[in-house]
Amino acid sequence: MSTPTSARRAKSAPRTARPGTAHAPVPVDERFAEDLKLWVVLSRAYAAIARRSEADIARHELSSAEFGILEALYHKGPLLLGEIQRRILVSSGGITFLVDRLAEKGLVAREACPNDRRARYAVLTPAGRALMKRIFPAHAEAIAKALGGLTRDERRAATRLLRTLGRAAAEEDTTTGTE
Amino acid sequence: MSTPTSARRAKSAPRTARPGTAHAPVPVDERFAEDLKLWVVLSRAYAAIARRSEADIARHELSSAEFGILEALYHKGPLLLGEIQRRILVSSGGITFLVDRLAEKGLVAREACPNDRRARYAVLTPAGRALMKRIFPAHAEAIAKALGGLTRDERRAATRLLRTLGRAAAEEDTTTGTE
DNA sequence: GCATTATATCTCAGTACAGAGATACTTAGC
DNA sequence: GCTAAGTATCTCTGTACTGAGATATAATGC
Repeated sequence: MSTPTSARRAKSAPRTARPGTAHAPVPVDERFAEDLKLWVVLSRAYAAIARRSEADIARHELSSAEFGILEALYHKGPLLLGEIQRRILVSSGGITFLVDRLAEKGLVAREACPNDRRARYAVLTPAGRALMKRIFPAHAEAIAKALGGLTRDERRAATRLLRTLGRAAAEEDTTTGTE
Repeated sequence: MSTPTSARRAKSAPRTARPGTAHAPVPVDERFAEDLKLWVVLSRAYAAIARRSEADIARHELSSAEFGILEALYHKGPLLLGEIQRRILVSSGGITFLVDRLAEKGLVAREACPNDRRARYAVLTPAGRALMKRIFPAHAEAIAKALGGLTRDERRAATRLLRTLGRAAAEEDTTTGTE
């Protein structure tokens, strides 16, 4: 998952002798410390919530990516494979693989697009729709509980900040030149 | 990566006829909408920054997990494999694999722990230390740039909120009973 | 000392993807 | 109609992991 380091202090004082002094640590440059800290706490918050979310989803024998597809179809209706791909951020090979597997499970079906014979819709089967109707509310509650460390106002503030942050970071990196 | 859905509206209006009305979308339950939105923007912000971070790291033929190990050793000095494992959140098999590969590249070495013959330290080799000295500042700047969508005050506010959020979510889920 | 339990690392099989290229179709220009 | 370029999906190979179990050592209680 690629979590940046240097958070969470060790629980137990090391009773183990460290290797010789040739390996002394280099302190983190003050100029970057605050920004790196934000990146660390962002990663750790994401990892902690994702872990909870995945644990909930795994109870139904689904991966997070599979659940993401089902949720998109449940809340948005039929979507082209490419639309789903952009929405849940998987590769082109990934979307084919995932829809194949959901189709094997009988939860999703492909339908031809009448206007473009290259394209395919993914649609929920009745079984897929029934599954989501059954499991989605509990999943939403699991997420709500995982976010329970913040008050309602704090959650709103966090949403605003993260939306701004994410939008800016998703922009194409045009600043490769000077500055 | 498991990004939750239902963000980012489609760029182009669909010129494609949707499949029949049997697949009508189900609106998101109002009770959960705000919390799910926070989870979506958190995931997207994380994904966007991680993407930038990985792009920077990949220039040096390193994965994010490898870089995480190097950074931990650079800033903290020698660490037991288990300490690194908890810090960067990989599995026990993963840490063995990653340290093996960094050792093959000549960046890291294992050293015996004098007090516990089960345990091993990972330490930076001179080459590993020189590499980090060379590439870490540019990496820190890449992260800082990726976070540039927020002002300094906003970044501080976000750090505080995410730290609180992450800590609460990382707690063991004790609320499986009532409530 | 000896058995029991805990801990640190390693081994190995399995999995979920990513990403490059192939295929099939559409669109635009001539 | 024909060609060229663009796009949607699929195929296939490769990779970075995860997680269960194995091995070696340590700590604890008797």
